[in-house]
Amino acid sequence: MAGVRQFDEDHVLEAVMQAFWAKGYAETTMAELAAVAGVQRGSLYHAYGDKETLLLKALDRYGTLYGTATREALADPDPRKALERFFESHLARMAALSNPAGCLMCQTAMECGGRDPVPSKVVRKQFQRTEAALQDTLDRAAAAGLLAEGADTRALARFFLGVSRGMAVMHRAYGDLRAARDMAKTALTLLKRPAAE
Amino acid sequence: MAGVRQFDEDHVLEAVMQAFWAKGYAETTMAELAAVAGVQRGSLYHAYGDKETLLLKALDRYGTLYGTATREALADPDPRKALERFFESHLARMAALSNPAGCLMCQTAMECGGRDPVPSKVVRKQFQRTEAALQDTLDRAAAAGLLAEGADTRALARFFLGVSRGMAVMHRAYGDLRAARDMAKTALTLLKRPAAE
DNA sequence: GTGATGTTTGACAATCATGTCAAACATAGT
DNA sequence: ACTATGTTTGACATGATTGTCAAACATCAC
Repeated sequence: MAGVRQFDEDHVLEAVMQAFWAKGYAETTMAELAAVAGVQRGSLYHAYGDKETLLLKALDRYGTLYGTATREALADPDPRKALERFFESHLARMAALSNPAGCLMCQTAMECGGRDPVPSKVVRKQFQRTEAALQDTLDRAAAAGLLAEGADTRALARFFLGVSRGMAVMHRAYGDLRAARDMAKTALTLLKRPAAE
Repeated sequence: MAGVRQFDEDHVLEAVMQAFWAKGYAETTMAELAAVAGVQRGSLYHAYGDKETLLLKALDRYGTLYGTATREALADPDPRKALERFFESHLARMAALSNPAGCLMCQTAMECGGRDPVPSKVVRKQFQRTEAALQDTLDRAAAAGLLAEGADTRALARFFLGVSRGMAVMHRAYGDLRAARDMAKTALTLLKRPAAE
């Protein structure tokens, strides 16, 4: 086949992801996306169809880049360390100066939650995957005696997920990581000290 | 003076607030605002100037309606009860079927955080006021022996605020309150049982 | 009633955004 | 080289949105 794509898709999708992340879906225009991606507007339409598809691509990329790292952190064999690394993975993403503040998933959840079911569903799926990974880790933590007797690991998984979501809001609202760090540190105090007993 | 306003400002601002809350700032048009408010578009422009001013009015109303209730809950003389009521005030707002899911402040923080400094500052101020009220309550909790020795009440205040923010994200993303309830319940386990000692 | 005052109304201008398209183009395979 | 194939490009059509304005209007004070 001839007639070959001139742009680097990875570069384009990175730029698109960053743009949506920085300004939100509605406020980002196709013209801006084309500009930051360094391609013509028509090329984006030709390659991806419409703006919403581009958001889905951006969400996909975001999930691959960051969601995967987060769930890998949770797979650490030491459950305490896994949860520490869970929060660290979020903090590292937010601390990167080249990234916009907050979290694209959270922003999309808020922006599209009451309106656009397609991206909302993608975000929900992503949240649920992380929730499941968290519950797995917490089950291991329970087995290791890090949790109170009879702890509800499902509820705790939702809690840890929700805390990470709150961290993103605080980062975006305050523009710094202090509150987010405090949240992570505090959430981890729910684990029993290993020296106990 | 003659030439008197024909519409009920309270009714209009309530409708505007709900509309921004449901769909976000960018996706809500002046035409929609006028429609739900039951007034002419021109009347909104005449009375408020522009769309952003209307958002500020909506944020103000939201803060008065809900932020105040939240901080009143925190003023409960019993610090444990105060924190329980803090979360209940959020849950009650989210449980109201006539309200959109989530939280207007959080959504505005996410949507305008990287872009529009004026509403962002309003949201930050509101967060900081609640954070201060939380710290007050937590200082009382520390005095009552509900916290671990030498607990950082500033960090804890940010934590509780952030958890409430995460609850809003989870509500908006999942469309139900289960995760939010789990988060509130779990956060409260940070307080020592009073029977201890 | 009458006049002064501020409000409502619908039309208007200007801008901007999305999505489409045909023509020009670049590349791979023969 | 030539051709088939898919891409890029800029122009275009369409519709939506913001904000403005002058004229019609309603109300209060006298």
